[in-house]
Amino acid sequence: MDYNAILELLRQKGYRLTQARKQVIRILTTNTQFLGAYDIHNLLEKENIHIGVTSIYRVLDLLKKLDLVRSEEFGAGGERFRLQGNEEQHEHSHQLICSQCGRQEEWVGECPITDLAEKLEHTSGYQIEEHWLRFFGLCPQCQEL
Amino acid sequence: MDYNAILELLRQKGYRLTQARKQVIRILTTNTQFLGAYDIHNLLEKENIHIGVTSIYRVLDLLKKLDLVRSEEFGAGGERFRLQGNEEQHEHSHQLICSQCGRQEEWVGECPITDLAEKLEHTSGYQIEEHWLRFFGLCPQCQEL
DNA sequence: CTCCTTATTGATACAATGTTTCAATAAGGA
DNA sequence: TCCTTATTGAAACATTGTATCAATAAGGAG
Ligand SMILES: [Mn+2]
Ligand SMILES: [Mn+2]
Ligand SMILES: [Zn+2]
Ligand SMILES: [Zn+2]
Repeated sequence: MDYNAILELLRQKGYRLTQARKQVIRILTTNTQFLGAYDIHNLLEKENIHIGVTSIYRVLDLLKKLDLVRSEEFGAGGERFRLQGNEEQHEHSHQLICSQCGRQEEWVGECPITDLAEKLEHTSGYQIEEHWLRFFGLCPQCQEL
Repeated sequence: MDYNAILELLRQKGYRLTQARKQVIRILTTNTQFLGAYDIHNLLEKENIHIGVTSIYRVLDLLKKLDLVRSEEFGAGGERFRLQGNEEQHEHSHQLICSQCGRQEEWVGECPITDLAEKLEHTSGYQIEEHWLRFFGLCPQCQEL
């Protein structure tokens, strides 16, 4: 879903097409990485566009409610947001994170736990929607030090 | 490893057995859940024991460096710490988190991805130390609403 | 195009977690 | 008991996030 489609959807739902909404959506459509609210704020400030942090949070909350963005929260630094459809390959994350230098790689590959998720649904009673799989360890560079 | 064993280990390594260290270690030995630095601070304040937050962080960093505590960081609220040996079954986390109400359950069971981790070590070059596996979905209660 | 209503904004104040600095303190060996 | 210095903790600050409320601007009505 691109910039104009999202604006149109908001308009249809009766939301006003304000500067705050348009600018935050623009940033999200042009960045495929996860961004924190303050990251978005900083990017806008660099363009000399001033949108209050409070409003940025409100736009992100709205987009989340409408299922247009998904958020992740791991490590320090708070919640980070990414537009639905901007994930590289998988909806869920398979990550490789260096415990020394913090380098992060999105590990792309066959999801190895689809079966497990299904099994767990039966034993736990949870209706499972997604999962995260994250590996932590020393990246090749950090092993040499 | 219990309270006295940890103190003895610190003493052997040349660390002074200070009030801050003894009190934080005491709290960690008597609580098997993950605790944040401020949680520990609050528990101590309730007992009218005043240890600066800075010192609590320093004790936790030290214990982490010595591999006596392990920390987790997910959801809001920052890093949380737990004594090694206080995990119910597994060293690493397998969690079930309700995307509606936030309920979290530590899912205990055979780790299904030990093989995968080993395979990934070869293909990625990372020296993998641990992993997280987290499932998100609706808990039984939230499904009824 | 202008006016009006009100949804939306953003400044401000506040909260929670975390780090840096540095003078004061206390641990523990002499 | 004294001395050295490892350790502490108050204070100032940084980052992420939320509550409040007066001011503003979006967009429909006329
Ligand atoms: Mn950030
Ligand atoms: Mn807490
Ligand atoms: Zn690394
Ligand atoms: Zn639930």
